[in-house]
Amino acid sequence: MTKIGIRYTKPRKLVFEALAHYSKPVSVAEINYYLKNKIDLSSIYRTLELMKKSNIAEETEFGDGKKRYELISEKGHHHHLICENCGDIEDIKMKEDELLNKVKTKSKFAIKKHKLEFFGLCPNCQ
Amino acid sequence: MTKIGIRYTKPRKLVFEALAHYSKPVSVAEINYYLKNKIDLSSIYRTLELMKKSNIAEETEFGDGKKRYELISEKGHHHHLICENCGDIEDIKMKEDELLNKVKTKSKFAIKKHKLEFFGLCPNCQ
DNA sequence: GACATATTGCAAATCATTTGTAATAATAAA
DNA sequence: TTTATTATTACAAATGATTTGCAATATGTC
Repeated sequence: MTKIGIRYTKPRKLVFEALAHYSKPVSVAEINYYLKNKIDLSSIYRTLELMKKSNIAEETEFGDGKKRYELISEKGHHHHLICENCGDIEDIKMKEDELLNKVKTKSKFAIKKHKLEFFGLCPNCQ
Repeated sequence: MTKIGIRYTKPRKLVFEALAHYSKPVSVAEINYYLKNKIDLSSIYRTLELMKKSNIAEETEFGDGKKRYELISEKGHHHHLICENCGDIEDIKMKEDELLNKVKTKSKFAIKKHKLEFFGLCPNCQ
């Protein structure tokens, strides 16, 4: 009897490498560009789906119709500041216990996660 | 010489009516369902684009690949709590001066807007 | 190395959204 | 009210992101 788990394959190595290289939320197109078509787009999508489910990567959307992914790294939980002009991204860390507690008090939802993004112009684009 | 501005047309009346009816962020598909194909999808898209630019409607994304729109009504600025199971949406209002001020202090970005969404399970789905 | 099966690449399908264009409808001017 | 002007529509087709089916391939186990 043969039982096998999740395999460490070329696409998985490469997608991880790409995410590590950028260390910010990137689109599938960006990953593909970085990997120069070494693997198929569908493999990138499938790998990201897997990484999401395994809590290796996190998915975000900034409102331009493409999902972005970044490694859940030593950075820990954080939010983003996105430049509406050049797309530059800055990380933001903040203490948000109060924020969460307020919402938990006001609502009867069982909160699992939250997303907070700021949009504006970076120093260069102002 | 003839100069005309923005016209008050059937699609615009209907899309406004649909948004008012739901009074929560809805997808284009939902608007179209409500309007029973009385107007073309492309008109819905174009109307929403216009309403967005005119600050009549606001666009949000909850991460499922479709944009959602809601009227910028007397509700004022608020955030959302989304049930990951049934999709139910609850509004949240909160004082966020502190939140914003902290970010503005830490960063050199000129912040224009922000989005904050909470995800979890509503009372019925827990 | 051989087997069992997880995973890939490829092609095609799907879904949301955008766009070009001729026909239509809304409004200003006559 | 009628006409002239042009913003806007419906329709069809295009685009872009993502998903899916499947035969071929690669990985890990024995």
